[in-house]
Amino acid sequence: MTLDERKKKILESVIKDYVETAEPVGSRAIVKKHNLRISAATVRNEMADLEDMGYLQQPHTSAGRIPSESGFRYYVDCMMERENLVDDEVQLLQKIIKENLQDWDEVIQSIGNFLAQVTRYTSFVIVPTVRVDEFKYVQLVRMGKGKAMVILVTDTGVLMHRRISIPESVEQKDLQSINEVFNRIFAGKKFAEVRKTDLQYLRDELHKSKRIIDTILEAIDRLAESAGEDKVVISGILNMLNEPEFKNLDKLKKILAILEEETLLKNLLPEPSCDEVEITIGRENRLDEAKEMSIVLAGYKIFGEVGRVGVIGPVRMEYWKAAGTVDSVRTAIDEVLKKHF
Amino acid sequence: MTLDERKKKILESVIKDYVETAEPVGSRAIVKKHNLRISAATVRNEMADLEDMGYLQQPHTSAGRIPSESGFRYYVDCMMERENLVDDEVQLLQKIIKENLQDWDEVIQSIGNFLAQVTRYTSFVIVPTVRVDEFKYVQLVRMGKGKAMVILVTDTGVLMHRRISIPESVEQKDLQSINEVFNRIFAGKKFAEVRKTDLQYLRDELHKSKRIIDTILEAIDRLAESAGEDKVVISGILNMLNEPEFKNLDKLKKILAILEEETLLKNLLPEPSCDEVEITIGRENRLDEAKEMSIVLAGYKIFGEVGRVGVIGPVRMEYWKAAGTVDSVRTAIDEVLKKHF
DNA sequence: TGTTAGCACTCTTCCCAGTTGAGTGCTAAT
DNA sequence: ATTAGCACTCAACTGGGAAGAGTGCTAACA
Repeated sequence: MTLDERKKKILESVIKDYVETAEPVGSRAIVKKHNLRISAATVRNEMADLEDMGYLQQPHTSAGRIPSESGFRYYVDCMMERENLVDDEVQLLQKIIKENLQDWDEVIQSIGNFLAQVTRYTSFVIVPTVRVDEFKYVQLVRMGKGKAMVILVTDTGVLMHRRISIPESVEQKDLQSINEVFNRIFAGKKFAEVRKTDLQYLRDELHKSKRIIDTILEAIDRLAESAGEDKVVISGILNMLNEPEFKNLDKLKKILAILEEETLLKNLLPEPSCDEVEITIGRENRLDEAKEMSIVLAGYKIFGEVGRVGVIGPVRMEYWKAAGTVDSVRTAIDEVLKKHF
Repeated sequence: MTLDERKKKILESVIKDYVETAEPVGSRAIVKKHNLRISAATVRNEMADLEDMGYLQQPHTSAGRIPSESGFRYYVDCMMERENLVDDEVQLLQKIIKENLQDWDEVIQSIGNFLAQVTRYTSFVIVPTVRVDEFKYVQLVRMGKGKAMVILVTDTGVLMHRRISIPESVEQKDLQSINEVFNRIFAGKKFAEVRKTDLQYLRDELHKSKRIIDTILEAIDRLAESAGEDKVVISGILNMLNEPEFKNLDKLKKILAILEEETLLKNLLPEPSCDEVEITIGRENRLDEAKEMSIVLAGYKIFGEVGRVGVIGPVRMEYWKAAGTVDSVRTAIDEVLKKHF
């Protein structure tokens, strides 16, 4: 269904005004503010049409109109122009990323903060745990009597560690020799292969008790498994409170529940594509708890997995700004990844 | 100032009822509920006395009484009996800790969750970064052309890493030899000493370019410095929303602002003692934003530093339960630390 | 035929006054 | 010292206008 220019103009006006004020928009207000060359009565007729089409709705007879979710959807799909970051913002983003480059966690955190700050919504960045696929390096470090640490580095540069108990008699140099053998045998192998490797051979070569080798292998195994948890960073929860729709505590609770429970959030988010910004409006969301909020989401590639970044806010959202910002941020993340990994 | 038994009983009744209902407590209600053998009129007289002493206050003339902050303070200091964890809860706590033992971060997170769940307030656990003092082990791992990772292990078992750039010609075996020299020279030394060590000697021994050694040393330096950030884990923010005092969005904002900004929270918390539970009530708090909330806090020792654990909630708090729980949790943390480090 | 002015109508919001009810403080009796 | 009784206070609720924003409809107009 396509709208004529005037209807579009009116729909846009209603959306812009409503997003700004959170109040129903009247015909007079539209004519005045956007100084259209038509009368309020004409606007009223057009608005009645738009209401019939489902793009606008009236909270009650004597109120102005507000955009329906389909209205927002139409606007987003057919009319919206993304509002990209202004120069200052781009520079700020670059600066933030540069300052934290040495630590990936910091980069993520600061990008999240940036996104929340610029959009004034709540931002999230989800970093998939890069599948622990290939063994790069293992290091055993003795940490005092009877304790040691297994440090594992994967080819993707992920660092993992786990404490283990070892017989008290074992010294660092014993560990070092086990270490060397492990690295020789396993370097570059897939983890799956490590698990299948013939351990007898290993034990023979090391002349060590089954016990300690098993402990180490178990630790490695666990580390490889445990890598399943994605990292979720959320910023700007406070911004939610500024939205009048969340004056209602029940709504607020639902949202905070989602934000507090990482799995809920991950379930809620749609699969992102890696070159389009995905917008989900109100009832389009899977979760009942999220039927009153919208999500603007982009995906980014990281070591073959897909990461997600975006903002979450009320249906009455500045989609144009949010989409532009999320897109810019995604690009920035892509660049960091490309340059540094 | 000490109160006679009857006044104490009445103060306690007001506190218990008020904490439960969040409503002012009337004289009749007290007599009924706690079936005292005195009349409502007597209670009224006593309550008037308690008000003169500053322990109770009236929202308005025709309302019941609510405890003032001094009232809570008196109760906490002179009358309160801590309500410790019941068996089920203790077992749950033990189980939670055991399940996550291999990963200190997980332990902290789950202890925080437990604390929030049991008290129904918002919990925090602050883990001071153990001062990076002594060098335990360093490992250089080549991560593809021109890139490497410096992995540092301190004697306290903290693992840190940082990416560096290296000349493309450098291979893993070159790194390995640098590695060995570094470990030989530095093992067991304080970081401060590492910085002062005569580098010329190092370069001579390694026959390597100044460049790569400097890069590595710089990385180590940065790691040693950067360790200054405490880890803060907050759970159960959602619980705040159930407290009627935070229906008021402005109050809620103030609190969330504190909880969202780690430095704010750290400034707010008083220095904990390591064997007493510290209770801060309302206006006793340093920060203006926190004048309407109370904090129950305990300290624990970790590698010579002091960590903090506790809950934060409305002034109308179940101090007895909170103090008991926080204390138990502190003990549990102490035990984990003692047993495993 | 599309547009517009005019007007009656609707519905929320705000304000005001009156009512209710919980709870007090005081007084006088026990 | 304690208590019953009672007048008093004040928040919270209730209902009835009045105000105001905005609509839909009709009739006139270009």
